[in-house]
Amino acid sequence: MDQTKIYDIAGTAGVSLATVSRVLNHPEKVKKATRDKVLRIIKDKGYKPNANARGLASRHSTTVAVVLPTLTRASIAETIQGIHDSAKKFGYTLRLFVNNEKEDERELWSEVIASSVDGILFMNDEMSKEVYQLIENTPVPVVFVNALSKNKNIGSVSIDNEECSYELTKYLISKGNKKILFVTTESYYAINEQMLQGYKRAVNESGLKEFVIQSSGKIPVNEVQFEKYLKENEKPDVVLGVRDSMTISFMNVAQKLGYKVPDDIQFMGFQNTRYSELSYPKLSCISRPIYEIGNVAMSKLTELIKDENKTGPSKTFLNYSIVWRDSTKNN
Amino acid sequence: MDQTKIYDIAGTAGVSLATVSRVLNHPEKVKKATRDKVLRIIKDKGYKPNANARGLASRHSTTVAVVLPTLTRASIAETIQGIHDSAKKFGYTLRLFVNNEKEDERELWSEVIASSVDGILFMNDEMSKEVYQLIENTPVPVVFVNALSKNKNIGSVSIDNEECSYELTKYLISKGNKKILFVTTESYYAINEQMLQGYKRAVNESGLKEFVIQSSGKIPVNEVQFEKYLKENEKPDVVLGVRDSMTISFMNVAQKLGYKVPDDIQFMGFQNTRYSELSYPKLSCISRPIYEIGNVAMSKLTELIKDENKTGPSKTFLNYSIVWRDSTKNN
DNA sequence: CTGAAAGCGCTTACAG
DNA sequence: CTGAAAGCGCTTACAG
Repeated sequence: MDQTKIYDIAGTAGVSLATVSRVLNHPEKVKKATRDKVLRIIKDKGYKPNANARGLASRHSTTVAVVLPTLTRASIAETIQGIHDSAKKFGYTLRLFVNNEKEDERELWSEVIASSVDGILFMNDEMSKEVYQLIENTPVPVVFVNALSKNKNIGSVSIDNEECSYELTKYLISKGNKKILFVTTESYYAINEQMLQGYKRAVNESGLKEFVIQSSGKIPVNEVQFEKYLKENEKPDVVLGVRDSMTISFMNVAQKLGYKVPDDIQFMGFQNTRYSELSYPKLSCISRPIYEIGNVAMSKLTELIKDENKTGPSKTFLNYSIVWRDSTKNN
Repeated sequence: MDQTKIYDIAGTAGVSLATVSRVLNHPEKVKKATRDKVLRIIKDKGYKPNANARGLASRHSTTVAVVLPTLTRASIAETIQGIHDSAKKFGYTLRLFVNNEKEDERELWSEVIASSVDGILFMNDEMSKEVYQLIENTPVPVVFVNALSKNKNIGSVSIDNEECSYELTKYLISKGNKKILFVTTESYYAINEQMLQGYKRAVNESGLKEFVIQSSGKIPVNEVQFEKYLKENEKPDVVLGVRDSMTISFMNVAQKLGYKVPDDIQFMGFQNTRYSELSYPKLSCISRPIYEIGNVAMSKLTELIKDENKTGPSKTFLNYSIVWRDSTKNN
């Protein structure tokens, strides 16, 4: 019933533990004959090295921490799937840290460090200064995933949010749309802020007015706000929302009030989550490659982990395109 | 830059490591004065015991494994959030194992065991016989989450799927609906099977005909299938779907073909994910408490972990209700 | 290419 | 209530 130990393998193979350990970690250092023999026995017995012991002895655990604000957002779940698939390929296991209560960022971070992971994938976008210091002094590599670090020394993987928002807004303006409403989040996220900047740049260049509202993460709250907005303001030509869930929620409210989509109002998202395929009509989106972003971030992290003479980390921008679906007239 | 060790704490506190270890693990065995002193120093230095060393020495890691088929389904992500919040309360950390490729179930399971977790939360519903054996012989407690084990010796947390499906179908029949179409998954899941059975029982009792179709997990594939169905068959009065995403997708196809929802066709889901609040119209649902299910499963697991004289595990059924929204006429 | 030995950072009987 | 010591299951210089 007890798990097989490395001793057992060594015993039945007639070699020392060191050799067994070597076939696992540095197979090239072991003669093929012995290696094969040991490997066969390992397989027979279904031996798996104890992760704690291995981690303790080698100082690397082949596990990485994923720090995120919540799992209930589709974009985050899909990104983690991307992280996972890449992690699996490289032999890493994932440890989850959810930071939903803002108070204990510091506490959480200590936990992350103490868990002796080899690297950290960070999906929370915004942290207090204090925590930024902790991140900076962290003994293992950190990569920001679909998020931005204020700190130049920390790598990140995302799309060029400012640019994509700018381009999209420009394009919509070129199609004759005048009132473009930008819906962002109440809480500050650097990437949302960048999209907002891109939008503003485009609108200002064209001499149009800015229209921006900030919304909660809660659908029922948003609905009230959106309904109020539509009743008290001139209708927008296009609504641009940083989160698909918010955008779709807005679209539904508009339809309930009798507006036709896309004829009266058009809607566009920036995430391209599964939501966008399930809305009615389907949501046109910037096709932010959220799965890919997770995937690439994890590969990047493994490189940083392996790279002894750490080449300074960098911002990686992934390509995006636009998926025209049924919530816009432009397809 | 190096992490503080237990030695450092012991050193500056003027006590032995054993004492430091005790204030962490068995504080009642240490005199209050020394305890307070040690605690203060721990706090000052921000000391966190190394998780690997602790796990290796104590044989419990205060981490549990969560085994799941994919993260991209909203129901799963929301359940994990529930698991997480409960885990945090009890001081457990989560390790993620995603089993999307069916081939290596066995391999995955070995990994789970080798990772020396204290317990396992299992969200994959269906496994091969071989893996069931492995699960049975597992050295740590296992709980099935929103899934069912064929094996009586493994605990589970869910709702009474057969019953809820039966009751719902009965109710819909009592409202005069004749053709009720049940949409389930192509791949076998025990809980979906149970919902199907409940549906069948209700329909047969009432002398009505069964209408069942099986669908893929992929939205574009489903759309083709649903469109074909609606074109070639008499329209159903109600569509019941085991997965919200499938149900909503069906609803969208129906609307595109010109059917009015809920006037021509009604739709109901069994999951009550976020999707159901973002669809247009909003999806009426069995309010399966997916967050709660995760939460309770985790508490149950901690009990099993702590309970020395393991009281045999059991099926826990959580309550459900029905949320009437806009995709049905019955609210 | 292989083995003996030290050590990773903790916990826990065992004495006192 | 506290300390000295063994041990958890591995890995990795160090010899040979």
